Amino acid sequence: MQVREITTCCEPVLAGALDEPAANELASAFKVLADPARLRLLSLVAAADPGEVCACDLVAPLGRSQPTVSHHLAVLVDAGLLRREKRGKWAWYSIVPERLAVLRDALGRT
Amino acid sequence: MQVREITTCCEPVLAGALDEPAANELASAFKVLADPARLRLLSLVAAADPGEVCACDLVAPLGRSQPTVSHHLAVLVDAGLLRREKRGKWAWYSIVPERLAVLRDALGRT
DNA sequence: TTTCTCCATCGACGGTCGTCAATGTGTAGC
DNA sequence: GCTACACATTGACGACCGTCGATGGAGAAA
Repeated sequence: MQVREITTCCEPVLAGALDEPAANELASAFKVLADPARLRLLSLVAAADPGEVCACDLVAPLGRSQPTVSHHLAVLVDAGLLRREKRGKWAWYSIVPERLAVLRDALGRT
Repeated sequence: MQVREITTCCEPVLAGALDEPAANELASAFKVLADPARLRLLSLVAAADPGEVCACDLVAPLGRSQPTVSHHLAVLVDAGLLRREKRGKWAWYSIVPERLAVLRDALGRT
């Protein structure tokens, strides 16, 4: 997977017919959201007190193994939805709200 | 799959931690959008002249076999994103914009 | 250096999904 | 009746993905 430029991604679904490349890109973006574990991770990070969470505080609430949580966090970071900052031996994650906004706009303006 | 009630579905991702049932439901909804063929079908129906399209006009633009197109249309109808009306031997599809709006709101209000 | 902790990566397994050819169902017209 | 057409359904194959245990690597403290 590649980290994509936020500004270039994702024409609205309802405005004109999507060509194949645009559809592939949008589908890849939604695929990241099409998993319960990743959605819960997103909401956990978003609900964090100072806007960031240590990965060590995400394994237990998710009820999955540590490698699985690490895998999903990597997918979210790669998709541009989360930002990772390593401090010492801990990894801290924070939300990238602009990226979610792009996907929201792709579902129509209204 | 089940057709779900539009009004009940999908709390915002960014507002508080999602519990497992809510995350499963939201993920199922996004999974429908996580496919290029379905996104292109959505955009083709949305861009239709009188607001509806005959299925016979969707096979060629998609470049997939007729059973595959029929399958994806069924998934979209089942998810509540499209409405199907059968007239004679033709099936006409139209957009259900409220359903897309629900998913958009799940990504945050702004 | 050694040990412990936190996290990422690897390899493998099982399930899910997109795709197609073949077939089934239903309608229209002859 | 029969034929032709539009669409749905079935069954099967291949690929992708979520999950785990095991392992690796980097940092902190002794």
